[in-house]
Amino acid sequence: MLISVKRLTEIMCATIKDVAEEAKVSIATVSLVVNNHGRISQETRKKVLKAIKKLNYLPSRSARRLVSRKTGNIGFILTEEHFLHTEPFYTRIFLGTEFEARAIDHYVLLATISSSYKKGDALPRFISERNVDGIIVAGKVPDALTESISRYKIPVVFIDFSPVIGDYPNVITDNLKGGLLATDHLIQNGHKNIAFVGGEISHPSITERLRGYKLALERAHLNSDGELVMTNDEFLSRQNGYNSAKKLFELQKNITAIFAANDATAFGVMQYLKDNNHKIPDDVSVVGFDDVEADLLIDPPLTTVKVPKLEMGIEAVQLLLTMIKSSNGTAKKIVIPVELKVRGSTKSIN
Amino acid sequence: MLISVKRLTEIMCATIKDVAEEAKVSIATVSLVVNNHGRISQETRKKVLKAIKKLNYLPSRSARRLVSRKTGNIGFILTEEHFLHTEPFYTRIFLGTEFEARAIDHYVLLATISSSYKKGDALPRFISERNVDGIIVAGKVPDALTESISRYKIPVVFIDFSPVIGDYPNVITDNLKGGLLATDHLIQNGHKNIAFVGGEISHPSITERLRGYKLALERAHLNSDGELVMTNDEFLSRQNGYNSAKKLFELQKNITAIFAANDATAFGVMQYLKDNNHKIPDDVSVVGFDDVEADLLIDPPLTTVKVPKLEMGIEAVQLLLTMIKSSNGTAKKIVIPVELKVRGSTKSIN
DNA sequence: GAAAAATGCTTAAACGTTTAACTATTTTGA
DNA sequence: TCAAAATAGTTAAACGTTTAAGCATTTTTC
Repeated sequence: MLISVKRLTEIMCATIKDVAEEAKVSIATVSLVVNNHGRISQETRKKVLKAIKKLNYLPSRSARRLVSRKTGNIGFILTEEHFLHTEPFYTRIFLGTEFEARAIDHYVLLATISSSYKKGDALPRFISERNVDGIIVAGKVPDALTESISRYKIPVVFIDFSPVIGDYPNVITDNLKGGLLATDHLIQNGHKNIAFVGGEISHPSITERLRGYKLALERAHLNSDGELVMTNDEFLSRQNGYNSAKKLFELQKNITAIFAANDATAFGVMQYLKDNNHKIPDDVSVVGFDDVEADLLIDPPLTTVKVPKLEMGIEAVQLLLTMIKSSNGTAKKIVIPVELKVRGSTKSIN
Repeated sequence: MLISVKRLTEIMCATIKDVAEEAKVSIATVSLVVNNHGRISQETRKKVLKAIKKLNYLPSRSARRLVSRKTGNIGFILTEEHFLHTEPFYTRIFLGTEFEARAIDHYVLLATISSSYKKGDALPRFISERNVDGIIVAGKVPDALTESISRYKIPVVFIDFSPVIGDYPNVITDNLKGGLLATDHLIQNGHKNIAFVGGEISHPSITERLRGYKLALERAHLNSDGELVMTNDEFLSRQNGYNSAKKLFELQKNITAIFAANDATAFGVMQYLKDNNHKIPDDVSVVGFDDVEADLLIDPPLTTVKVPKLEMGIEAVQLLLTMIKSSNGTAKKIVIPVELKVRGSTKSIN
């Protein structure tokens, strides 16, 4: 009589069948133990767990997916520009999603798309191949992308962005509050001529930050008619901040404080100020937004509105998971609170 | 008589069975057509392809993987520090792997590990769960990680790093050549007191760059005994470059050119020079290494050694794939050529 | 003390592919 | 002319799980 014995080398993985044999139970029992389903006696459970440990068993993802019709993957979409962005903003958000995905035993598939995505362009493969259970879109993306994605009936959560058309679940920062905090801080420090500098003005987040700025000025009965507002719709970059500051100072000389729409812009503004012999914060105070921690050699350290980036990623994954589970279409929105980090770039002039 | 008809909604995916029914062939035939195997007549092939198109069929990855015992995934490991790094160096390499992986119909799973990984720490999940067919490790990682990974018999390719112990396949830049190019450029421009500034000196790539620097000096019969070499083993950062430049200039006043071990370091050096009223390139020329294209507002633009980052990622994936296919253990090494990009930060003093 | 309910485990089908082995037909070769 | 070879397709097992349904036991209920 010939018995075929499967030799388990270190390279091969033990299967549920091996565990069942080892524990002398059926494979169904093993499955029930592994998934904490069904009614299994303490005794049997122990036997099975022991066998699992002995054989170093791990369930096969492929097999699980095949039967559960879930992939266990989450797609993360980012424009290439944002991914390669100098300041680690979206990369930190990604790290947050990675972190939370691990906790719920999922994988995050990262895909970048062109910032100039237009109708008909190829979507990330994981969508057409249905290799994800849900999608996270971080940062501003073209409407065409949103439209293309929504044709596939896959749950989507947006982070730090909300498409203008349609109603989607998203996780955003409290931009209005941030704008208020930043501007109030400057007002409380005696500043009266406070400028706003920013790009991507069509981005809802930036609009909100500007709204916070204006609201704070109004409340303080300061001039808020916008003559100190220097905006455009270009990418929020250092270069952009530099150029905007230049324009601003060529028009207005008596500015004592600047609220920049984000840190990158603020760094550009600071560079302009340094190059033109305005001392920070003695001559001009600068406030940013985002709080991108990095080796940027910024002097003085920037007062800014801290955005909890990791947390945003975590929240997005949690939100997405409930959507995947319930296939609930209600567009829940999560607003993450912000806080002001006062550092060396602002100063009281009272 | 009751016929159960599977209704294909837009949400459900057509399976190979649906295609087979539509084309009135067996599912094996469909599989053979899809995979270009076997002997199938033109006629049948056409029928099948038509049905595939009509039903918008895409093979299920889960099912494929289950039977092929391959995951179709590639793991990409990076230290958290490198991932969040200001200059988009490793992120660009990642993009290269993503690009090539797409071409060979694979997915890249990104995982970050702590820079202080030590024996016993958890490896990225995709390893223990065997959710990848091969692994790419980018940048310098602790030896403990290399050791832990190699216990799993999974193909590994290193990018921009080569573990000291063991013999692994890798893709590296021609660092020696780069060091030579950079230093020769300065020598040809009449510089005699050329300093080398860099961190991570235990990193083989940096050692090679330094070797290139020394070799070039020797060839030109210039002093190469190392008194103008300022190195440490800390992370290559702006801050590091700034501090090193400071130390250097406190000791030596007549330096006219600096070769920095990478661009980040060079930016730090430039910042120090600016802060201390050394004009670039009039007083001091600066050369970097890497060529990280980004919105960094660097003035003047940095002369540097260009490293083809995307290409490195591409090469690594190709190398990894041949290893996966052949399970060939020979540690192939690929050296990517570099070129000097002359920009505004260097000047002839002849 | 018998019917009903609870407990503990097993059987077997299903998920969607790939592929070795097989069958049936047509073509080739001497 | 007929065996051998080539061609074109099919059958069925296998991959490793999950889970509904089923089947013995044992316990509860009245």
